[in-house]
Amino acid sequence: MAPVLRRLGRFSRLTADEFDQVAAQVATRRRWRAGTVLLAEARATGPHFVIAGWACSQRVLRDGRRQIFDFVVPGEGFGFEAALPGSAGVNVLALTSVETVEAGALLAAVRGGPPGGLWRAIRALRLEEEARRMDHLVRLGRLTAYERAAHFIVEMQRRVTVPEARSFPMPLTQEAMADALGLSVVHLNRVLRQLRGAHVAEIRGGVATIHDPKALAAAAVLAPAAEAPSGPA
Amino acid sequence: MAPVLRRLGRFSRLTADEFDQVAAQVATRRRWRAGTVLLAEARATGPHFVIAGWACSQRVLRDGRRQIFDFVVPGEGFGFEAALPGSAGVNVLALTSVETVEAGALLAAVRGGPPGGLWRAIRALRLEEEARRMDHLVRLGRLTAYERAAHFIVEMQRRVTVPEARSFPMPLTQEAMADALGLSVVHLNRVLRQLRGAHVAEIRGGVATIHDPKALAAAAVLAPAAEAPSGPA
DNA sequence: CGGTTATTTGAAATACGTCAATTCAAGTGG
DNA sequence: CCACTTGAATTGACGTATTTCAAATAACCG
Repeated sequence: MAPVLRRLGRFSRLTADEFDQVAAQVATRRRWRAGTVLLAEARATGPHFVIAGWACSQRVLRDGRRQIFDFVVPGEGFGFEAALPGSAGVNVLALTSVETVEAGALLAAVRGGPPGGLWRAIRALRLEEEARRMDHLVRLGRLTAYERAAHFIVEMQRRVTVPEARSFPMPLTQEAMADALGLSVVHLNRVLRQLRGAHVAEIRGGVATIHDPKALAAAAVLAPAAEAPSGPA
Repeated sequence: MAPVLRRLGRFSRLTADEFDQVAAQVATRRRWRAGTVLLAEARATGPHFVIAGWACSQRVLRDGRRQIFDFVVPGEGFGFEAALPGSAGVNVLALTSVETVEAGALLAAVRGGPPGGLWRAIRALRLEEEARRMDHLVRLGRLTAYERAAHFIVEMQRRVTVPEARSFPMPLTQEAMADALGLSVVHLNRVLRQLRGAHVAEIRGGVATIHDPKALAAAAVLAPAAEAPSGPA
């Protein structure tokens, strides 16, 4: 449960009770193999946290084209907004082998009780997801391929590492990244080579490494979606 | 208030009380001229319904590039999710002269009371917006310019007309459409000419006309975001 | 080790963007 | 009613980013 507690702890300090409450969910741990559809219209799995492995939410068109909406990294969850995945052809797919725990009990507890630290943390997690989606729209609509790749790496650094580390796991195939960034695999590959050649950043063997943070940030154009502001509800 | 009542009425039948409650908001009517920023970090206008004119939510980059996230047509609203516009550089801009009424009182009433017809309608409006955003991501990431334009026209038909009409108002400049669809104005113009030349659809003098619904739907690839499914909360 | 899947590279096609100019539409003031 | 202006739509020519096709490694896995 460590990844979940770390991720939630970014937004809000949890009380000891809340901490235990989250940790207790480890009893619902489940393992899925890569390629499994975790959530779809037919398969109405409830809300889950991912504690190991990577997943994505996506839509596949009839002709095979695919758009990845977002990735789910350890500590993050899916299926929180009752309406979205499942409907509108959106589904959640395990990209690596994945371990999850159920989040339904926590969500219910948080909804019933008074707004506490856990409430704020879960809310912030969802707001961050929303903000990320806005970034994603700008990325797809207005950034060049090079800028998209740079921005993507910066975004992932913020999500996966805390505090920010130069090197972090990135177990995605180039095909998955390309389908997220709206590019062809071939072109993404070339763009990654450019980033590598310029000693800005590289992705190799499931690990991303940032060599030149300043240059990378400059290429990313946008500041990546930060933690959502903690304004009133 | 007619546009708002029509739009809400698509999702759920309102009681006479609810109907009056919505209609009463006409007292808060306000007029804005084209180009006004209705919502931003600095200007914290509350939630509003638009009863006349068109607006958009957007983000402008330092170098002038712009991405439009969504349009707001009469009957729809903005500023509902307390967190988003305002933060993350998102703002809401009046594209034509616009008339609004306040939605804060309605939202508060709906939140306090039991889930009624109005509650469902407002919720559905927001879910539809979410679903539309997913479509938008696919459009930007995976559709060609021709497909994007076709899909956009179909989407607007569903939003603006009820029941579906062949002809409907579309007071957007090609620049605004291009900034929504992630295209240059020049290229959008050419694509619209293609659609016109093929007798599929055309946009002229602030009015969109669909000549060949079947061909247009085929070109759109995606079925446009329908009313969100009315599943449980 | 053999078989499969992912990455990488080259060459050619194409979709889309930029630049620059022209036309068109809609005022506005004389 | 007619210049004159202004902003939007349209078009041509050209450059470039990105895709597609095809093939060759390279990494992974049982």
